[in-house]
Amino acid sequence: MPKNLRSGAPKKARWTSDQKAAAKKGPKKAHRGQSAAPSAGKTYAARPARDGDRRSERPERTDRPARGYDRSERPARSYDRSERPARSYDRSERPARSYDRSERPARSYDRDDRAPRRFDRDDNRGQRRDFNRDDRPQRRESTRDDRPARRSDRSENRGPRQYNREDRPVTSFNRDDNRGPRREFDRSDRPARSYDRSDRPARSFDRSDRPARSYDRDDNRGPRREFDRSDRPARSYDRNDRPARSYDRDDNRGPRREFDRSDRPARRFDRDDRPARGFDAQVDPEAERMEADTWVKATRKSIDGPVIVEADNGFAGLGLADRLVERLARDGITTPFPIQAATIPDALAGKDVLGRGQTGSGKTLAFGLPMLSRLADGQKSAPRRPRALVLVPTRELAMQVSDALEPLVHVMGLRHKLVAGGLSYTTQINALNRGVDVLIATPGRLKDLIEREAVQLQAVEIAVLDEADHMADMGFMPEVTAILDEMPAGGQRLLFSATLDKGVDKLVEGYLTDPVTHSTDDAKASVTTMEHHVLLIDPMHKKTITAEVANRSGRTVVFVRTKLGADRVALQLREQGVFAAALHGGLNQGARNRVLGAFRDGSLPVLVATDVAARGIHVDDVSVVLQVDPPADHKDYLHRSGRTARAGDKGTVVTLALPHQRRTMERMAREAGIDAMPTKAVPGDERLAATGAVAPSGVPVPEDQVRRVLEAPKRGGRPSGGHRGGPRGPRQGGPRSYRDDRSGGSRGDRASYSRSSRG
DNA sequence: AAAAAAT
Repeated sequence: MPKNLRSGAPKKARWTSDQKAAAKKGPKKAHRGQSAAPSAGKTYAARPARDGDRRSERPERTDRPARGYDRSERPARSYDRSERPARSYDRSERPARSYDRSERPARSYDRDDRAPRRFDRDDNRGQRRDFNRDDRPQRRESTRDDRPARRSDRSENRGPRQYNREDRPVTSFNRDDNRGPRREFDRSDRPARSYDRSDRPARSFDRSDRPARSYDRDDNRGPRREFDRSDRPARSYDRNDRPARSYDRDDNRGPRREFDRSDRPARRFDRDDRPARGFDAQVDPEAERMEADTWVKATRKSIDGPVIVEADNGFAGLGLADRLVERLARDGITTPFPIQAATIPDALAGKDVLGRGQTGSGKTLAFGLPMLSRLADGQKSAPRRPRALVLVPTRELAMQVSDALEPLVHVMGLRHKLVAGGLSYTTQINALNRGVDVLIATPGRLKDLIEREAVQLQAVEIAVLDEADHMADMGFMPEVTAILDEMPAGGQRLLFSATLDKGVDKLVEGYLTDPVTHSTDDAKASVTTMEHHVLLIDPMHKKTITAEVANRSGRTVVFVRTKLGADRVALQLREQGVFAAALHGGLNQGARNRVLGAFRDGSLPVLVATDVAARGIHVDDVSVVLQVDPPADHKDYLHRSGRTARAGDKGTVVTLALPHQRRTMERMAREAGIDAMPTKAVPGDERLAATGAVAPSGVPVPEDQVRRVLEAPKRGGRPSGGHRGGPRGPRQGGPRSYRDDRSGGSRGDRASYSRSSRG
């Protein structure tokens, strides 16, 4: 039957005569269903004939021809779908639909190739209708005398109206009565899904058969970072201008670490008995070469710092996988930072490590290199079962870590995936299904994916908590412990932060075994290239001074306490002529990416952020950090100020304090280890001028500049409001990243932003 | 207060 339906048979042929007959006999199924329903105890009582039923009272009309609508000739209409043949959704019988437009003739909008339109009625419409009504039968006299008088008196002949619904059948929501059998969702009759790749053709790494790679960064990372460092003074490798190095351990390192491991239980992850993995076949030199660029630029800054170690003490001497060392060497990176030199050997040995190194000192590689080195043991992650997890507090930091590790993951023949909110679920789930060795995640989305069973952590051997003290905060702790509880006990744990303190004790007690602590610094500001000013100001000057400090030629990060504050300060700056934009968790991810991208590429000089940007985020050449609202504590002070003076650069930190905040700021400066007592300041202060600050123009930043830099690119370029006629241009598609850019939607973020900001 | 998931 499906066939004749589709082949364009006339509609009336849908029913065979057998079906008609079947439909006619017996009560409709719907009625059966109703009376059978337990709740439908009442039976359907026929409505008593109403005297007022005028139909029966009126005389038969004779002046009109009988209507040809005698319904008795047709079968009762049945809505019971079970009596009709099942509809077929089997598409296999139809020709595959083609979306390939190349198979169709080009659409023509050229009107010339159509027949001219004809306004000559005769050619296809026949005779014009005649509106002369004289030839119609006379209208009946409108005297009403020939009808019985109308009776409006209800009491006389109709009886009281019944509003008693009980005598009607109860409405049935029972599916059976008119929808037919429930659809079958039993998938057991399908072949099991196979993850066995052996039945697929061998994978080809021949790039020529792949589509050209897209380097369009717009999709979610914003424009490319500017790497022109020509404006900086040449770097000096002259060791004479530095203080002599001390090899006296006693002066700052305490007793030597104990290397006798005989008292420890054997390690769970000893892989020596497994075959070495052959990565050669999978490494694509071409791809590596192309990625080398990106990577050097992304990480060199955090690698070559002021500390130069002798060559044999470089990365090669730390015991890392050759591949990693070679990869680093190819970019001229041979010298580890102190935090890296300190933690890598222990991390490689499989120990749990607590690492504290000042901001911008290369902590990402400190945990990343040994982690990747240890994963290259011939094991392969099963689908949805990553072997390593890096947990970070913000989406931006997660992206940064993912980007920084990517080339290293690649040379090791491993796979990694970023799992964070605001990004597409499907790409993350698909990657997990293919198998991921290293998962870089924010807690919320990871927990979500665990609950959806898109990932499970039972195979995690190495877990890293970046910004560990922050992850141990009240707000994060429940999710973090829930995630750690998913992993097998005894796996390696690496906890890193610039301000690692007793806050992580609960995590250490609950999840670490015999951790080794490496502090290349105390949790105080020991970045010597950083200058601090705490300015005691009058509230009325706050706006002016903020604009003055921000109005400089270099990159400036402005920190505020709240999301609304960030929006407000950014707006006020733009009104005064300083191009600034807000970055906070209330924005959708697309906007967050665009703002940070614009700040990184230099098209946005001033970033006004909440503490979302306080930790870990690396942007080159931020020369001033301005804290319009003081930080909550000395740790936040250190992290915020750590956005400047990275990897040996110079930087200035200016903190504005209102009179009532003076004492708090004094204490905080002490705890943070900076010697900057609050001093009074007014607009025009010379300390501000020293950072390059000048009074702003007062001419608002033009709206279209703001839009050009910060607004999402228009999709397809068509005006909104739908298609207004005329041929549609080719669909532009937009950057492929739209899937990951939820900027247009009404996501929960928005709602929770307005909700939470009121409170 | 902010951050971290949105169905």
